[in-house]
Amino acid sequence: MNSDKVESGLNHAIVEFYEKLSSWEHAIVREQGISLSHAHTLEALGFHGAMRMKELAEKIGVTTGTLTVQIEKLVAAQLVERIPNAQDRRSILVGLTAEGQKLFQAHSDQHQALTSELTADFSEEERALLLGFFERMNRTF
Amino acid sequence: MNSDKVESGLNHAIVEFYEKLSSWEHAIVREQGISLSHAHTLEALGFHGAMRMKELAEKIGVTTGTLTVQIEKLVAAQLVERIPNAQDRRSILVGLTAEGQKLFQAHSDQHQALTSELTADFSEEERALLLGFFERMNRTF
DNA sequence: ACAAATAGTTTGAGAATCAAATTAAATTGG
DNA sequence: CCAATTTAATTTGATTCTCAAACTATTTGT
Repeated sequence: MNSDKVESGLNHAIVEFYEKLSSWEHAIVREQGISLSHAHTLEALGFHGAMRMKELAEKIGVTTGTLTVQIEKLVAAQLVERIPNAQDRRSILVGLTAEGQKLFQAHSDQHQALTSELTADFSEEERALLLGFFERMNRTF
Repeated sequence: MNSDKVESGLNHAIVEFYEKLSSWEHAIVREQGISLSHAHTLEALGFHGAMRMKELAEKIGVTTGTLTVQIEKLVAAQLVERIPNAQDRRSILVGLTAEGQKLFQAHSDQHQALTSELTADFSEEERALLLGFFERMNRTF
């Protein structure tokens, strides 16, 4: 296969992969009776740990105003807590509560199951190779 | 590295990849003054071609009621057209107009640029290998 | 110490989404 | 062949999400 074909095929495959992951996430999340945006927030917090409102808003792609409202609901649902930031009293940290962690872990397990399924027919070597590729791409992003 | 570590590392890397792609998409789309859900719809139509309302709704993860409203707007914006389906007059096909195609192409080009950037330091061989991995995963999905 | 910048919240309006009811067409079972 | 059922899409009303802009509190820079 020539170079251009691989390049555009790769793009196509990545878009398709992304689209399928999106659909999967959508369906999974709905099952748990939680909105996609809330799930996204919990996932970011579980994945990266507690962070400031502004960082989080940027990470999930909403304004801080939107995030304030969202966090309000997640706090009410006891999934998230606000942690005062002594260093800079303008800002606060938001992080998962124990219950939020549990929910995140359950979701994470489903992700793990999906990953295993997707790479079920991969050899150990292939899996390691793929991991390396993803890590390089993630670093470049 | 042992097998479990690769397995969970891979999961982690995939989630991170997905998250970063999401953020990227969010930012790119906003620049074009179009909502994320509309972009998602246009992307599905551009990627897979015209399809029935129900298929499309399922693909993008919304109810058909929501989709009807959304398509209404995209039709008004001249990006999408409704195509009667002679085979089954209950259903209709929706597809991109020429202008919709143009917008999709522009977006697609940005995706291509991103893909190129992400794999800039990959050798031809690595790129081909990665393509094969994605294709296998997409098939399993 | 004052002005400017930054973090977060509040608010009001508009957009997106859903579930349920509705319409229209196709399919199925008798 | 026809009535009943199923399927595809639309409409509607309520709810939720999101944004931009105004606002408060705190920090930073000069």
